[in-house]
Amino acid sequence: MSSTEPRPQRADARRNRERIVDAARELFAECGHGTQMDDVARRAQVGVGTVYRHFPTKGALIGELLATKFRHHAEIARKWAALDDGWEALEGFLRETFCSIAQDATLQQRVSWVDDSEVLAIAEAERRVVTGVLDEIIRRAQAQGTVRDDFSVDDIPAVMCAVGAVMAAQSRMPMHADRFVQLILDGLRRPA
Amino acid sequence: MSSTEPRPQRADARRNRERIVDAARELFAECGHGTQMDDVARRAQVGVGTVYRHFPTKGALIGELLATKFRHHAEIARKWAALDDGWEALEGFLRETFCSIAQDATLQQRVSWVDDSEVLAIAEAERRVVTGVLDEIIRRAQAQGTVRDDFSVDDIPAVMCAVGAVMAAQSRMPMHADRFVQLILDGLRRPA
Amino acid sequence: MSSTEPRPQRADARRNRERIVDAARELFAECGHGTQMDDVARRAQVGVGTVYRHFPTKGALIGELLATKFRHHAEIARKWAALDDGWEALEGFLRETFCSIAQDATLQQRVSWVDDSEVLAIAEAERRVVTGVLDEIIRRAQAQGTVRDDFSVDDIPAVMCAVGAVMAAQSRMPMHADRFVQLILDGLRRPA
Amino acid sequence: MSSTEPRPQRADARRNRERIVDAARELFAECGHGTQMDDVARRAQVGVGTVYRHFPTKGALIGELLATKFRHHAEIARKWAALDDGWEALEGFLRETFCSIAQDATLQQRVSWVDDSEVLAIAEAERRVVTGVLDEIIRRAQAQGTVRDDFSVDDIPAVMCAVGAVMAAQSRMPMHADRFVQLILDGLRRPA
DNA sequence: AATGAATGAGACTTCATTCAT
DNA sequence: AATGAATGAAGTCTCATTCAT
Repeated sequence: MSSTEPRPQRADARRNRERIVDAARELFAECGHGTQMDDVARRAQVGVGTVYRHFPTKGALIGELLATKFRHHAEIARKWAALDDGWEALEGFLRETFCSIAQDATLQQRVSWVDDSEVLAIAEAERRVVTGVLDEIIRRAQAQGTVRDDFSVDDIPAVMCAVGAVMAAQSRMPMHADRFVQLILDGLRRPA
Repeated sequence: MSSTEPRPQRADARRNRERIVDAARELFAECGHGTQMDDVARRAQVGVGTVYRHFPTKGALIGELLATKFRHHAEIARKWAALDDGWEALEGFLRETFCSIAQDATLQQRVSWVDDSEVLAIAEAERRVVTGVLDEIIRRAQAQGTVRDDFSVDDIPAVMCAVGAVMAAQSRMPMHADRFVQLILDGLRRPA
Repeated sequence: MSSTEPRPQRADARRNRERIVDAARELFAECGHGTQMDDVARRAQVGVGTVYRHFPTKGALIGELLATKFRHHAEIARKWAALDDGWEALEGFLRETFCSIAQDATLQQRVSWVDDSEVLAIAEAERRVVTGVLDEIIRRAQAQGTVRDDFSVDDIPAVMCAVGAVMAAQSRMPMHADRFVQLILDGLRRPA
Repeated sequence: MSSTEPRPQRADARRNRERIVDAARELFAECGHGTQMDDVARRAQVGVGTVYRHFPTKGALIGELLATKFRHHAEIARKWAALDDGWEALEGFLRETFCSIAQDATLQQRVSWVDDSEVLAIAEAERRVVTGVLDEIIRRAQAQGTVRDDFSVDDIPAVMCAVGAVMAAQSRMPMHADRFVQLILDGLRRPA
């Protein structure tokens, strides 16, 4: 009753929430855009109602997935930002990030959907965090003369988006994601 | 097998078919993956049945859209292939192609869908044509020393796919497609 | 222009009509209730429009099929009616008729459909002809003491209907149409 | 596999299921093969989704209807099997069964449809139960010399099928189902 | 008279979301 | 707070029938 404990039994609820998010991520990776709320609930061993208690909407759930992803990317960015060499920081961040994207590329695709303002809005805040850290890295690298000048953080989403799309299609087309990544990285370098 | 004209088809039937394809392309550009068969029919001022007479399946319609796109790209490729300079040919092709993709990027995204083997299969033949012409261009440019050696036609779908994703997201995120295109192009160049 | 020739080019039309009826019969035998008007037209090597010129309705076409069948049965009946022995006439008629039913049992099933008054109405006239001939046969057989007295022509449709159903199901269930026929025949006999 | 109760199911869920089955049976009796899922839902005062929650397919619903019917027939068979006199048991079973068929003959017709393997497969298990009990009855009656020797359980489906067709057509044609039943029964008797 | 393209009501089925238990 | 049954709008596709050529 008192405000000392904001919510009783929060442990259960929190664990459920995590299971839901995990289940959703797995399913999106496996089934792509075909993932349904019932599937998520089943995989999380939870009723659909519970899913909706935590996320009022399918979009909200996907948004959370994206947000989680961005939080992860922010961690990665902070880790690499510790390096003095701006280029190494950027390359390190991108390579690691790309690996992470490869695991659930379908999700990343969502970023380029036409009717998904809801999803994007939810994850917007966390996206900004990544952006913030990267901005510093990129500027530093440019100051060090290793990254081309006509590049900016604002282009990062495009790069992510592009890599996500390529990763998602990887199973379907005879292409080599690694080479594509290298191509992007080489493109980023300041021409000698 | 022997007739020069596959199907004589009535004049108005052919016109209807074109209207359907046009309507579908427009709607895909406007509504993205939310486009429905009824909408296509309405926009084409035709009954749904007519749409289904021409395309037995939604996938078949989308496949035709892709095929048309690829045919267009093949034309573009052939045009630029006339240039002696391999790099100019490649850059010309890519820039023009990217503009074309920008008009209906959602379609291009379809290429990276998980459960769309039908669509892809339909457009496969036309895709191969583009590939054929480009293969020659790329090899020539490599012989001339202007394109990096670890690049091949097999990477083209990835590039298209990437650009498509970026274009589709353009309206939604503060990114600069032009700069992204430049980045890709610079990445393709043989390092000095 | 003169009335000497009621309809010019009737030969073509009549041949078409026959082809349509034949095609319809074949398809009903092969595809059962799944038979569609377009299929009939294709098999008859005719446009759907032509089918509809001859039969204003699908029901009308099926009705004609039934009518044809009944005309055939009437012939059979007349042939056997020539025998003096009523029982032999009845048995002969039934056995031959049953064989004929076996060829397109699905059609016969139509007789027991709920919403098919149209079809039945069309074939009613020809059905009456069969009935007429059979009535005489049955009465004669009863007078000769070989057919049970509580049987009448009015029961013939039931018998046909029953045999039709059994024939139609034959492919689907482990049953023995022959034995069923024998059972019916034995049931018809006047008990000693 | 080990639980005695397959699914505890909420009380109202089970009630809904029953209402759906009842509604379906009624509608099949009234509208025959024209019965649609939406109608069933409306009659059961339930959303279509609920119908599909209980029966994944229209075929599954019809299959259940058949299965229910067969379960009923099995009960009837067991009841009459208690009689010592094989013939009385058989006749009793058939007469009662025929009455039951009369109530929803359209359903019985389904047994002779060409493209309905799904429906049949679902009800197959329950059909076998009926068959088992009847086999015993028929053999007993044959041992007692009251049923013709060239008859076996394998012929029962044919008999059912035949009677079903006749019942379904009853309203439509001037025939006398009772007399037809008698005819069948007399046909079954061993000739003196 | 023939053709076959066009039509569109209507069939089955799905799935995000709500709500009684 | 959790459950999962219920909901029903919406989506894809079919097919008897009409109508322009």
